[in-house]
Amino acid sequence: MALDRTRTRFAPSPTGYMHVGNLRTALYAYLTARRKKGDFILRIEDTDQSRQVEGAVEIIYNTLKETHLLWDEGPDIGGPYGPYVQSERKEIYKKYAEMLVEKGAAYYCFCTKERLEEVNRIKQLSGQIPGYDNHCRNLSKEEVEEKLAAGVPYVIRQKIPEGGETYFDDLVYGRITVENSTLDDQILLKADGMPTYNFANVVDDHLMLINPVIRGAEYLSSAPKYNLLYQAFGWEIPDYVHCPPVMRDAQHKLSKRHGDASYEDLVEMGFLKEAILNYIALLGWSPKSEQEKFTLEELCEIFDPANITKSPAIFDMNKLKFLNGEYIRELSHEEFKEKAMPYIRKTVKGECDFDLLCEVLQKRCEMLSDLSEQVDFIDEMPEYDISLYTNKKMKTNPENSKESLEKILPVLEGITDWTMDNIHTRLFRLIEQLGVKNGLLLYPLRVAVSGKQFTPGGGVELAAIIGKEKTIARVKAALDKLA
RNA sequence: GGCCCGUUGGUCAAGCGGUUAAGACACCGCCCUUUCACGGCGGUAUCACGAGUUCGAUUCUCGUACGGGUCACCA
Repeated sequence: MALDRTRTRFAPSPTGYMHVGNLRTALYAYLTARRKKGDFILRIEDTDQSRQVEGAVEIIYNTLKETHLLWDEGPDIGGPYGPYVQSERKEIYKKYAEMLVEKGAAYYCFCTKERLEEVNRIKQLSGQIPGYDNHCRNLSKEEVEEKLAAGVPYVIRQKIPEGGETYFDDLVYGRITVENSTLDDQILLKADGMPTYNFANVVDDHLMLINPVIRGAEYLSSAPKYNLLYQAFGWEIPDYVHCPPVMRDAQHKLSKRHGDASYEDLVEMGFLKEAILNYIALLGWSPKSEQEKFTLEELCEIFDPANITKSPAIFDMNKLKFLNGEYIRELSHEEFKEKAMPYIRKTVKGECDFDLLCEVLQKRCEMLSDLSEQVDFIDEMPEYDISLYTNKKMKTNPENSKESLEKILPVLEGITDWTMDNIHTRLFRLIEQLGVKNGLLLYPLRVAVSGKQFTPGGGVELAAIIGKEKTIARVKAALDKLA
């Protein structure tokens, strides 16, 4: 069975939400397969029954579907190498573990957890490094038979060669060699009959013809043990691609437990899925060109796992925001309005010209969740200080602002067809008549109708958005305030 | 602590023995402008340290420092 076809898999453990790091690993695996017109497989690694989380598998399905990382084989759609849920493959692992025992590359171990803990306790006390003491490694065949017959609980452990060294080749890290003496006789099959991750992975990746094997760098140190397993079985060793971690800062990995945003959180904050995916593709990988903005399809064309970096990448919210802004500006007016309205509606309960509002908002929006605050002046005028009328660049102050507003008011009252064009025309006619700078007249209007220093549009736009009645009322209120 | 891995500006990064050490985000300045933003132009800022190899090291080797990973009947 030659591993000549590119078949990658994403093999998450259903323990909850989707980390950004996990999603990136899935993305890289997906892209690697697509680039080579290969297969992308979804496999659920649920061998730890105590860690199952309700609904976790659905989160995995939904996230991958939302981001269009669609799989060719998986638990829900089947495939020629199923089942794709490890708990349903229990018997397979048992068979292979026993095969390894027969080959002399593994052995039954009857040590109790209590004994193991005791051994480690003593080792630590005497300053030794913890690890199994190989107690059952050389049990005689008779002893083993006897205990098995007596129904003594057992695990099956990998028998690491006594001397020598083992190496493996990784596409991003190169060749890594370790002394066999530093390797532990790790457990392959647990007492409950389930395999450990380390064993199930090797068996499944082989049986499902996975190549290359793409996973997080945290598995780098166990990779030599996997190779020993492949060798013991006489199986072809796959190519490895280990991905560096995604960090919160120089010291810490990104983790939900420490309050870092998960994929769902980012979506909730108003980041577009395309922007999130585009951004994480760039965390730890870079294309040969200077292009930074990519569609999934484009990534499928050019992604090369050989260009993955070795060093960890710190997640940069600034850059994500920037990219998100780029994607938001590309949206059609309808698409933007649909996405923006839920956020706008958090603070604007009443009515206004939402189409115009969205038009001005789209140009200056980086995160949809910022929208709520940006439009919070629409329903009710916020409290503000008249010092807001002082603007050096506009050459305004409370006194001349009052004069401006006094001149603006009758003009606004005279507009019967309240459209942005009409407001614009009439106000600029006034500006021309008075022979003043735009800002001298328009800046006070902006403050008078918004009460804010920064707004999603100028005075004309804001007046058009909130409507004639509110505008007039607010200008009058401003005049009172300035009196 | 043992073993493994990593280290180019604040961040993501290109570079693969000879470069004015790309580009992007952020930041700063200017322009545009009825605010902010967008857009345009420009700017500040990087090879962790020490040896060695070499005519020449960001690039190769070895140390040191710092950081991470891993040493579970978790994945």
